[in-house]
Amino acid sequence: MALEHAILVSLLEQPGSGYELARRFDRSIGRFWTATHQQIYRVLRRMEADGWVAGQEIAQDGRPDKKVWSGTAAGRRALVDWLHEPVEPETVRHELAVKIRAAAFDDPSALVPEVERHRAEHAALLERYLVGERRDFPDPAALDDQQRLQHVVLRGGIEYERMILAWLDDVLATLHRLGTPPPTPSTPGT
Amino acid sequence: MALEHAILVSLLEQPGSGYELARRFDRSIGRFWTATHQQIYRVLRRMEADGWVAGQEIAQDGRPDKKVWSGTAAGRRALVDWLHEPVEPETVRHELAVKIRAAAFDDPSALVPEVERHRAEHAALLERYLVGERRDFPDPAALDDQQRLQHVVLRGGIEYERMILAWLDDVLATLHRLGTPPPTPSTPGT
DNA sequence: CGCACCATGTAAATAGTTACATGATTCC
DNA sequence: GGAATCATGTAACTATTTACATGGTGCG
Repeated sequence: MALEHAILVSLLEQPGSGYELARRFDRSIGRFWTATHQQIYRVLRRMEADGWVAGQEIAQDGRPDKKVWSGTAAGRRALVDWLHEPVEPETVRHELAVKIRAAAFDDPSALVPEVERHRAEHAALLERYLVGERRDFPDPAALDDQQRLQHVVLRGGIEYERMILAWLDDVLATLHRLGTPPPTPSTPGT
Repeated sequence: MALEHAILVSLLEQPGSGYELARRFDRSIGRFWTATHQQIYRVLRRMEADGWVAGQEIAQDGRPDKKVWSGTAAGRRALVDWLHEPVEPETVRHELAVKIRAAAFDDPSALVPEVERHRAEHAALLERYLVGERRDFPDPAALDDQQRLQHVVLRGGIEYERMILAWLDDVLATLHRLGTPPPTPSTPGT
């Protein structure tokens, strides 16, 4: 399981509260591992019991108290152990692809707005990645190892979004082309 | 949830037993939605209770009896209803990306064999997709609507694998480049 | 006042994985 | 004889999602 490890990476890079972690999972880390705050709080307590993280209560005025978590030495050892275990290539879950094949059992053009909506969301995400890349990695020659690794993961996200956009264009073109030449020969020449 | 719907698509395209479904989920459907046979059998019984699928016992000699499932008209209606509901763009879960960022907290070169292993698996998968494409869609101009939709989903899988391969090459190049110019200035000029 | 943001949680339900079980046939 | 394939399942566990709950601050 990688949620523990994703949290460890995030906390070792930068300590933070459960809430802050949840926001990071909505942004950078969430590119390759998602989690809601409910899950994060629960896992954080388990990790505390295992000694992987340690929390410190911070009183704030004007805002609720928060608990800032850090990765411990034991947490780092657990992360390194995990790093040496093989993981299986990800199991893909792509609901839109299920829908595209399902469209054969309905009017496929009904799917066009849905695909266009996904296209717009992916285009917006790509734009956010590119803005983040210019902000965080303006000079690729001046990065330390940690930043180079962060950058190569971000490049993966960027290339993924570019690929998806091109594919969604292919899907739209395919949907528009349906119902023409060979399919269901029900209306012959007049 | 899409497992029910993925099963419906598969059964509407071609009826089959739970076992056969599980094998399809290891192959074609599994490109974009994975499921184990345990899950499939459980969901199949729920779908039967909902009237979405109907099973027929087939006695076989030399082999165990099997139950061949088909999608019903009600199942097809449920699929079409789902088609008209919006789905959210997929939540990506990419464990290897977590590992790549985690590599900053260990010797990053230890990750090279793992990345190479993933690269080899993705290359093999791409090869299988391309073989399947030549076999199932030799003449793209002669396809009916259902096949065109299957083909565009397969093209998505192909482009995904190509993108991943290019990215893993980028990751390997990045890993090899680590520890050079700017990082951790601990050993100055002699 | 209502909404958004900060901050942390509980409870319940659903989904998914892992381990185990059974039993026949075919291939090496 | 042992392994792989066909075929179907139960049980236990773990992970994830969804809904609900609380309460303060700052903004328009």
